[in-house]
Amino acid sequence: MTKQTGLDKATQSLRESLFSGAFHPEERVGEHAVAERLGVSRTLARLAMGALEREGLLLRSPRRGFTVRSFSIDEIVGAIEIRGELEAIAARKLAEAGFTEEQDRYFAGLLEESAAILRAGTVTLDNRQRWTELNEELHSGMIREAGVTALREAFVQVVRLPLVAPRVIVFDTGDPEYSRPQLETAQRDHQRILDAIRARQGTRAAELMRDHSLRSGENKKLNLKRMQDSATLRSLPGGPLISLSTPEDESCS
Amino acid sequence: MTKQTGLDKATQSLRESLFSGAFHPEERVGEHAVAERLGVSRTLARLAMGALEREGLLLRSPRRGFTVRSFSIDEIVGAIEIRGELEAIAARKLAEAGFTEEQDRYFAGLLEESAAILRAGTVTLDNRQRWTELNEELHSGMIREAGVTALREAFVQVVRLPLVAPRVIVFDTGDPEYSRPQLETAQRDHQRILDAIRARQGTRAAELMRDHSLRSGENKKLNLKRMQDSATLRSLPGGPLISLSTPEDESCS
DNA sequence: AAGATATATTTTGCATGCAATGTCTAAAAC
DNA sequence: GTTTTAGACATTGCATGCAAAATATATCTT
Repeated sequence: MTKQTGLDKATQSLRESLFSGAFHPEERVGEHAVAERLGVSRTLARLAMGALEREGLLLRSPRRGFTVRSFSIDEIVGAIEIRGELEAIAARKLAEAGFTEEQDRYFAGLLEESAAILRAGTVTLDNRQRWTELNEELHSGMIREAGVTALREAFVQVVRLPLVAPRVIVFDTGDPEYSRPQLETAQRDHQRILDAIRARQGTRAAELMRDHSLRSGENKKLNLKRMQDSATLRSLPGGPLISLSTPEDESCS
Repeated sequence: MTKQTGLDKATQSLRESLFSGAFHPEERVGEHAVAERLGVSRTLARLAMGALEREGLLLRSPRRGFTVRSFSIDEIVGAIEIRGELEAIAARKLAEAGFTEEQDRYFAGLLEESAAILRAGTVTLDNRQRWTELNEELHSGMIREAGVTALREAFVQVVRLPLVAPRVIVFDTGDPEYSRPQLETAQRDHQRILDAIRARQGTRAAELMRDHSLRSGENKKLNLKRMQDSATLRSLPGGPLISLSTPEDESCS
């Protein structure tokens, strides 16, 4: 556990503020306002803002401060697509290199636990929560285990955008059991991808991964479109923009 | 032209210092040293260091300052590969969407000018310089025109690593005419890629792009390995690490 | 003499303050 | 009534300074 400095906490705090929609998109966000909100000095606020600028959450105009960046649904869908492509690359590399025993056990373990959840009977909120965590583990685990630094870095860059992380799954309805088909499809996808990797079929693994991501991206897109007018996602005057909102708000992350 | 603030200049300046090897890899680099070297206050130095941390050029240990990150040849080769993959994605997207007239003219213009250089007779240093600029334009132009924000962002993230940018081409020798075959191969590749895009052959365009990048990556790798012991790339005690060095040093950027 | 502890020095982390630039407001000119 | 311009106000950009943490140095104990 690496020690946290004040900046890290401030940055995290500001990020959450942005995701939760505390500032409106396109709105100018001043050091003073941020400092006050976070209860820190302007310097720290400025540092945090600089960090979030580099994350792509804030836009900076020199001498004119920062504005919060807004994302169109297309941008988010595009980002999800790119995430899928990156994961496809990871799958191919893993297939080409072949699993180590440790990797094989690791991924098998993830898959087994998530399968167990679906076998266990009714899908509860907690179950589903755990399932999405395992999903996140699997996806980012493949990126990590591919062993290419640049791939990891590109991935975290893309995944920083709101709603893009694999942990964020937009489900149809409140009743968890209704999401069973969605989960079972994903589960099958995962199984096939791992099988392809084990069979050292790089291209096939990549294709499967791409398809898998594309499909879950389409899911998100549909649900997002449906939710665009709802209270959680504020639509903006003058465009198909949505404000940032925290994953917890509009999904079962 | 967006106005430059002091931070931008400081960051740029520090980046160049790092690339030119002013600080040794793994070395702790203190605010004071940086501030003095850049001739700015410690605050500004700290801000610049924060920016370069986000770029992946510096590593930060909380409460213990920054160290300069070093890159292994494998990391750089890996990054070049990922860059190629991203460009392949761009090619596919462009093929799927089809060129607009403007895009068609733009890319045709780039290709024509670089072809003209090769037709013109002897390859001079200036010629080659111009050619690499056009190469950069073509590669990053495809990323840009693909119209996917996340793709652009992933690209700039990857391309920030030393030696990874398409502008950096490692040539065999000092005599520019000797690099003609390398350039002509690349030129043919570019032509084929654009043709595939025009023919709306997405998968083919992507394959060609990948191959093209892979090949030029291999080129870089060979030349890098050869140069690893030379004065421009300092090898490090204890590993196959190379220090950062400015593109201008070891290539004809 | 080697290790441990205490002290001194360096370095980071952060807040405050001031000058420069940008933005807003209001009055004046047309 | 619209546009221009001058001044007040707010905000950013950056340097300095101080407290806390970390590192180096010296002293003490065994």
